[in-house]
Amino acid sequence: MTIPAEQRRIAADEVRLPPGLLPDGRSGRILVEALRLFAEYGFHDTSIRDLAKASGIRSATLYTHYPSKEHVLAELIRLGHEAHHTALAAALPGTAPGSAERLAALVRAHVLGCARYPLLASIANSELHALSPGLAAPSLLLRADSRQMMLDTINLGLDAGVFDVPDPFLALTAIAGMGIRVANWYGSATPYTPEDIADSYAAFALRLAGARA
Amino acid sequence: MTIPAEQRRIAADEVRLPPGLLPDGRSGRILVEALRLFAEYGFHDTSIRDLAKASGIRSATLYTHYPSKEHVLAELIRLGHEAHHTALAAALPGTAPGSAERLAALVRAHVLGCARYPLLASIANSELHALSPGLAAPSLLLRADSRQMMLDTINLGLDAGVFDVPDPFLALTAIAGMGIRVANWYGSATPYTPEDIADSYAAFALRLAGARA
DNA sequence: GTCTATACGTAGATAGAC
DNA sequence: GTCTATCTACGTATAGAC
Repeated sequence: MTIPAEQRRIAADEVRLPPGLLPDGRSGRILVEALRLFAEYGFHDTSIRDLAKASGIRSATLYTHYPSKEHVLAELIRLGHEAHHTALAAALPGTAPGSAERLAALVRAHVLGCARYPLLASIANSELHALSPGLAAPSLLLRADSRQMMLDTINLGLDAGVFDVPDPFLALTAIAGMGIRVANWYGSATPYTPEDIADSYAAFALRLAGARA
Repeated sequence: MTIPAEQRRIAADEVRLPPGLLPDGRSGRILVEALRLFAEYGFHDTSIRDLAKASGIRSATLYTHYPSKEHVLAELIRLGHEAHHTALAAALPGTAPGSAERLAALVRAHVLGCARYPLLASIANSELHALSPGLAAPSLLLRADSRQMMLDTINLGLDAGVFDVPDPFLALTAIAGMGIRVANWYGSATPYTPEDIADSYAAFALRLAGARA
């Protein structure tokens, strides 16, 4: 039932969510419990009955709130992508396109989200394959746009001469990838705040991109 | 049945494995098919019947080769961790402890494995939670040792003054994390060879660690 | 080693009363 | 909205013949 710490997909042990992201009442409660169970055991190893029990209802009642188990997952993944995209977009104002400051702000927002809301980030990044194409589509659009924001920032910085990398796409994958993994290892046992990690990783990203010192 | 490209957990579309890693005959064939199915759909969404059909046998026959579906996964994950650990250990000779060359060699080995054998790397890193503790134990030992190799390298490099980072653990998570993600995005559609990526990421790691230029 | 046949539990989802 | 009861399909695994 309980997975040993070293084998868990995520180290975090509390469900945290962006304020106001979820609906009130039972529908919201179901999403919270689904987030916890899907992140820990995976979508396919969590049954409707598991989810209902954790939510304090019977399995049949779940269907008055969501048409299927897949729709519950889809809603969580969509909300996760939206929160992520919103955070990145909010990081742009106040920074010049293609500046080192803009890249630092984007990385900080990316990593902060992964550290503050690791369950949400983990599900959004690891369970998308379980959705039918129609339910995955909104998240894919947001994901493509978030990615483009970061790639544009790297490319414009290269044009402006503030960065120095042989291949901008590889820099993107490295910077984005190290941030995504934070959702897996960050937990209450670590001595860092999410802000600590976001700042450190932003500095790493600037070094990696060869930003002028 | 088939997952759209943008939703797949891994971009690779061919099963590649270190030469000689798997047994010959039917037992090996089962592992190859399990690798493909588990990596694509996940352990819990692949049934014994799916696996048997892909292997060219009936589901009952599978039990003459492995005692359970979980044992098939355990074997794959163990082999993956062994291949990874062996590759890291083989990178050490010829480099001085704590040197920038050693970190570069370790990162190159790490990333090369993730790019050459993405299915194996992906499963080893994302399905460990599905194993009972007894079956996961051998892999956990190898994982801890691999991690320590990299952490020692960073710490000794700091002592020697060849690196410059405020927090070695955060550098470790960033360097290891960006490499692990390569298994997810690298595929035949990208214009890079695994060696290209390994070299680029090794350079990124040195920059990130503040290696003297 | 491989098969056919099957046991037995649990999965997702629905019917209809309250 | 929530329940009890239930449908039907599929899950892992086993029995026993060849």
